[in-house]
Amino acid sequence: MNKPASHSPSPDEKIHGHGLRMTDQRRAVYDVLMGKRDHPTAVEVFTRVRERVSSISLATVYNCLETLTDCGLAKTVADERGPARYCPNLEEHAHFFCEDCGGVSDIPLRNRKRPEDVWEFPQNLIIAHHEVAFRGKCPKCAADASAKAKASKRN
Amino acid sequence: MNKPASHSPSPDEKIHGHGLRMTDQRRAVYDVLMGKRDHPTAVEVFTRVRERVSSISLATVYNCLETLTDCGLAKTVADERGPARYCPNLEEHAHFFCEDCGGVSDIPLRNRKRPEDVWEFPQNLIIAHHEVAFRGKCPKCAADASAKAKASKRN
DNA sequence: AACCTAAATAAGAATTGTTCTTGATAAGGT
DNA sequence: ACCTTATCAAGAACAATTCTTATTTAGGTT
Repeated sequence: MNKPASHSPSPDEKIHGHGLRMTDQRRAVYDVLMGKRDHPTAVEVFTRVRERVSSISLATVYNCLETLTDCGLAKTVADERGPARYCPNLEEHAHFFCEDCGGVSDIPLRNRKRPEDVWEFPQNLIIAHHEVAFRGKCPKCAADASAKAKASKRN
Repeated sequence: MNKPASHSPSPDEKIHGHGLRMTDQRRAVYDVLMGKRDHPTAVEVFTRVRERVSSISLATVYNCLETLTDCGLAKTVADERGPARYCPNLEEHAHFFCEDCGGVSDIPLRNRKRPEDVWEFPQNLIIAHHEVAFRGKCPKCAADASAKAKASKRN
């Protein structure tokens, strides 16, 4: 037994817990997700991982991402009909998609609030999880837009 | 001027308001959405519409659905990576996806509640809209599952 | 250390859902 | 009737993802 009595499981432990191995490819994909938490697509992960594991294939990146999400090390983020994005933030949170710059950011829950408080559910319905997405302008793009509006007013 | 002074605009008016025409195909697609509000996919709409407009093509169904959503007569509902679904409920609401039977249902907001109350947004962010999806077991499938669990316990 | 077995990978084909292209058809306005 | 533009059908094209297959790798076992 080489597992300390109690601590949050490491990535390797989570993978082993599912009867799988932590390979170079899986570790590299995980490191890429953790390294830049900008919700990359599979293709973006692919190009970043290739700098470390140059022989990796896109299909393997898809496989690794699926393994990581199955093992609870990442979540997939659906962006309407665009390519899926991936996120290593395991806390409960929503996502914000900027319609101008395309950026994606995490939105945390307020203290003690639960999404279930806002909607009216039928009796006896069982909620396993939820996905919440907001769209609009991120602070930077909102500022840019209002600066531009002001400038065009001046002319 | 043949428009009454004030009433909620009819589908035809909404379409005309965008400089477009209400054609047989568009009306049939709209009627299908209104007739059975089960959030059909484009292909499901296609098969239902064909009973009325037998010559319609799938591409035209896609076009009609896009036109209707552009004109504010329907909304598209993203179901993860599966085909998009369509919904004529224009009120603000979330969606519930049953993981057992695949059914989709509308979940209304509680009185006076706002989704924005639950999450902690950065300053100066502008929210244009949001999409909220819950997943789990619908009341029927939840009942089936617990009946089955009870039965297997008895053996 | 060689061996066995199952897991993991690379490469590319296949699939799915959706959009685009093209030429024909239809509808309003003059 | 004519002109202009919107709309349509049909199928090709496309993008994202999944599947297939043969090969490689890694642990565990003798």
